[in-house]
Amino acid sequence: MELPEIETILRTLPLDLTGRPIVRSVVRFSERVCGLSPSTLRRRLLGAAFIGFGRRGKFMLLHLDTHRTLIWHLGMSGRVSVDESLAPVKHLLMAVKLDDGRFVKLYDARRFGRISLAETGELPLHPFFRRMARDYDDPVLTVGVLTRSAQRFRKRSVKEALLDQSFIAGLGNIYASEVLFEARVDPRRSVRALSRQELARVLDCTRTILDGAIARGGTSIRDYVDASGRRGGFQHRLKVYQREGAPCVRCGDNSTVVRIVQNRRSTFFCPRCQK
DNA sequence: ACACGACCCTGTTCGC
DNA sequence: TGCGAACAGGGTCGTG
Repeated sequence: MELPEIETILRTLPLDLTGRPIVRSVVRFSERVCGLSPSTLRRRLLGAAFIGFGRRGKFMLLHLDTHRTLIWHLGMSGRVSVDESLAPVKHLLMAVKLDDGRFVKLYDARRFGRISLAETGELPLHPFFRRMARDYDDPVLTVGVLTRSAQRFRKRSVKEALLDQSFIAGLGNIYASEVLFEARVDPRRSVRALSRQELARVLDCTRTILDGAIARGGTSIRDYVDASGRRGGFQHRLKVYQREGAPCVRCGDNSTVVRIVQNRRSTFFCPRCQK
């Protein structure tokens, strides 16, 4: 799940989850809980009520009226749903039961997700966020900031840098390829060798692509659905991701999309128009 | 401080 | 059809 999918899940949560005390919670894989024990987590949730929901990078923030925040990371395969029942229990990672009987549930087939709880006022200090860059849409994140940040990478490619959450928070493997295609930058180039103008294009395109993906409800390549069970629509707008061998939408029949592997992850790009 | 590899998991698809 | 390999929206840890 990348930032647009998390944002869409937040926007599709029922509005009336707030203000209802938590009467019970379930954690099924204790090794997924970070920084406190599952029993401490469950004890601190008991009696608290959600007051609102937010996001930092790809992390969901579920704010409580106890000045604490429940943090969910969905990993690759996380899914959130709200139901009257705990079932099905397969792949269930965590559930919170409200006093009206509803369960707010986090499913995670691959168990790459993470859970934590923090004092709301101390969220920036939490290990999840301490080294995280600004979010993609934070006005404080300027070309100057990005240019300076790029210099610390000795030999990282721009594609690898875009996946690093200490560079820009929110991009993942799908949108990194899409951003570089839009910015016409070759994903193999060293990030520190990019000109200020090129980094400006990368930043602009990051904002355009992620905003566009949010507007479409995220990307459902495989099985991603939002909190109401609906698929996203941005998969129809992807220009290079998983389009290996297809003609480049800019170059036409003059060039085809290529797939390479960087840091063990697929990258898709057009070698003709991305310089 | 950063580069690099290993590792954490399950499910689906692909090639023989 | 069976079966192993490859791959999948992510991140952390240890080593050098």
